[in-house]
Amino acid sequence: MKYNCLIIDDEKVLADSTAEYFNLFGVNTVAVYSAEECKKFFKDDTAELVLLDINLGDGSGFELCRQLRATTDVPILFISARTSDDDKIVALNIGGDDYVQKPYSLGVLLAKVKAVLKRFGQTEVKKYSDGYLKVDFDSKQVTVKGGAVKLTSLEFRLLTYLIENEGKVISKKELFERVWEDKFTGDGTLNVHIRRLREAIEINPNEPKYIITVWGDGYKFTGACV
Amino acid sequence: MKYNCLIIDDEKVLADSTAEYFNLFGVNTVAVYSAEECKKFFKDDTAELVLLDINLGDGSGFELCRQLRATTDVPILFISARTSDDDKIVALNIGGDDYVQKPYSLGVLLAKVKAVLKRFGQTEVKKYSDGYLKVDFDSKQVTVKGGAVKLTSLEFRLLTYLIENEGKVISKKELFERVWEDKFTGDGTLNVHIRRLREAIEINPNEPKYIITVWGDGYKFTGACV
DNA sequence: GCATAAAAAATTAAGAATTTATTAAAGATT
DNA sequence: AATCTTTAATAAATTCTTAATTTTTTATGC
Repeated sequence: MKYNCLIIDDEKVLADSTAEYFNLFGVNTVAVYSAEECKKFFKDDTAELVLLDINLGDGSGFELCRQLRATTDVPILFISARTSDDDKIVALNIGGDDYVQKPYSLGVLLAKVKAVLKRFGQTEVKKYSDGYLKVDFDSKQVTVKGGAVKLTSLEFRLLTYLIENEGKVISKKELFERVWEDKFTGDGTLNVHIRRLREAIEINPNEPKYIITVWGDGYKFTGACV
Repeated sequence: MKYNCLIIDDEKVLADSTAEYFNLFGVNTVAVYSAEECKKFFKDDTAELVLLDINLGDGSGFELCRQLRATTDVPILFISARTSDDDKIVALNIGGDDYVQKPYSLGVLLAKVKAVLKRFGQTEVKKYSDGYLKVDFDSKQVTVKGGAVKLTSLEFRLLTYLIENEGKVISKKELFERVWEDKFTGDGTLNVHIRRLREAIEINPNEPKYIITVWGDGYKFTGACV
């Protein structure tokens, strides 16, 4: 399921009341209380915006942000009671989009969240589609010639990353960083997954038109091939 | 001209020093001191990001924001000494993207500005192009007279390095350092690759116009040869 | 200037090396 | 138990380098 907003804060009461307030005003929000829960959340669900506390019970919000950034481009707003300028600068440098000081006004925070949603909601591409292949990134559904195709979650992430960078050559290194989240498992693994993806979506897997091998460099997705 | 950032603030000293600070750190910035000047600015120039003070000598920043929003989608960050939550909410509701409290820390503001630029900054497409030869460095695609040309990854790296140093003579030593990453494999190897590149991209490989031999020194790429 | 020698670069084809594809099966996860 | 991911071994394809030869350029002496 796709939420508007995910809040990650180990202060449960605050997180819950903020979520409740947001939901009341039409921003579909869910709150979790640890980095662990956050990662679990992103396994099946997505959010258009993340509110992230820097101090988490099970780790630093900075570290979590870095990990999220490996796989998603979702806007991340840091929340923290820390007042140091250094913290703010670090937060923005590692990929955070904004920094909100605790204690915050619910009204101001909501306005800010809505502003971000307004801007990012529209630009976000949620689907790939041509006459032959359709990929819905929200529902994670892939269709070939109108028929549903079943992809594993890894295959779907791989395809998603390639489509997001349509036309651009992506190195194996980058794929391992972004799709496997730095867990390098050997080139053979990648070969196998590329093969399966091709079997799933290509008209003729032996003559791929979508997922092109760029010898010595990597792979690239070439869209609108039909 | 396209600037990274436009600052509108009637406190001239603050606006100027902020602009100076930004320019120092690579954010190409210009400061103006009134709504009038701002409108004049947008007649000929553009900016990727606007920092807008709410209190302007000749009018409200809110009003200016509304007017700007009529014609442009540029991210607008409000700056103000006002602390009221209502102001912040209004600012965000009328199309502002963020609200920065005065007095601000230059370091934090710069980090925030850079974060916004990173996200919204037009991602420039890296390409070489003249009437005859086109090279797209993202898709690693090379076109000659409109027809796709196939280069190996080493050939492409070699061509890229030469084009990056267009007009400059590159020694063989440098080529081995940069393209072969210090793995010296003998001058013959380089000869062969230059030959193949020429066969791929030159109108007449025996009379190269792009990849010029500089006797005793190396090679150079001469662009716009058509 | 011109012939000649020496050095640098170009050409060519072949095989060595590297990269990717394919398949099946073992290992993990849910 | 069923599904997904990784490993491993082999095959296939592509690319890179080598080396032998030829051509071009520069330098030298007459």
